[in-house]
Amino acid sequence: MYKIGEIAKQAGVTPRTLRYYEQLGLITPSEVSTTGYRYYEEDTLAIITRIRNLKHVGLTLDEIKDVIGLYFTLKKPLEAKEKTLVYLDKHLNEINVKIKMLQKAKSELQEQINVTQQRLSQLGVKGQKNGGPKN
Amino acid sequence: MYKIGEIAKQAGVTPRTLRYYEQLGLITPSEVSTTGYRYYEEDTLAIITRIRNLKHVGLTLDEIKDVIGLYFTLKKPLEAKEKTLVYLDKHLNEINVKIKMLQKAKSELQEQINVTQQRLSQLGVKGQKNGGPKN
DNA sequence: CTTAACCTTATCGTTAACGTAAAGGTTGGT
DNA sequence: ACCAACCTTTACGTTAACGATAAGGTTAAG
Repeated sequence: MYKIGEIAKQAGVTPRTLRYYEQLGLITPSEVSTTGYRYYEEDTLAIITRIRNLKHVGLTLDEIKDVIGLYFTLKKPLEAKEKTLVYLDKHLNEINVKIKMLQKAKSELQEQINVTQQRLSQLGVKGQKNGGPKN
Repeated sequence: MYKIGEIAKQAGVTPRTLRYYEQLGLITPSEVSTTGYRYYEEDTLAIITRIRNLKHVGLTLDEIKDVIGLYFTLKKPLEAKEKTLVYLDKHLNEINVKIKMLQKAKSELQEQINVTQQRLSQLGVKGQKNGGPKN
């Protein structure tokens, strides 16, 4: 059992962030003492890490709230699972779309790099030390 | 030449958004009348669309500002191009990281779907109409 | 039992990316 | 010349995701 500051540090966030996530229903302390102290078990780390990852790729905390439980809740009531399935499929599609957009952006960037490198090496051959693109 | 409302509509944003983008240096009207009216050419649409795409995959307008010109400015001064190249490479890496995170999230979601579907079909064989997962 | 280092709730502040009026000028068709 | 439908700048409001105090209680080591 970790206190909020300890697990926050390990997760690379602040206690404030964890309380905020709790307020949004993203996480719950494994135990709360009679004095109000929050205590967490180590597996909460995995959840926080996943939240950070999903955030980093552009999901809002609200969207994350909808799916975060799905990763870590294999012991849910069965009827809930079917709903879950539908949502998983939907979310999977959204992720696929984002991946495709990123890949498109990526290849276009790569194209720009290539074009620019060619122009630079053509016009700067005299002062060129290295023999062109190494990507 | 389109007025701001026309091009905004075509791009699926509001005039306010375009003025805000202009303020951040993301776009510039092709022409501004003496009375202050902004006029845009059609190719501005491509820029706005790209901004929206990049936003949708999680880039901030500030990050977008750094790269948006790179897509559409092949007539820049040469010395600027070298800086550009460095930034392009950096940004390309970031995009790669995000793609990998999304793909990881995706495969984990897919795993959850599979597990859940198996459990459902095992426990619900009696009432099952369709023959299992079709992904 | 003292004390530093933690924790609590409560509240106000901040940045990003616009939305939403307010008050007025412009355009373009009749 | 008129008016609806646009445009302008200015400025305050809003949501998201926390940060930063403030004022006070708790823990655990010595």
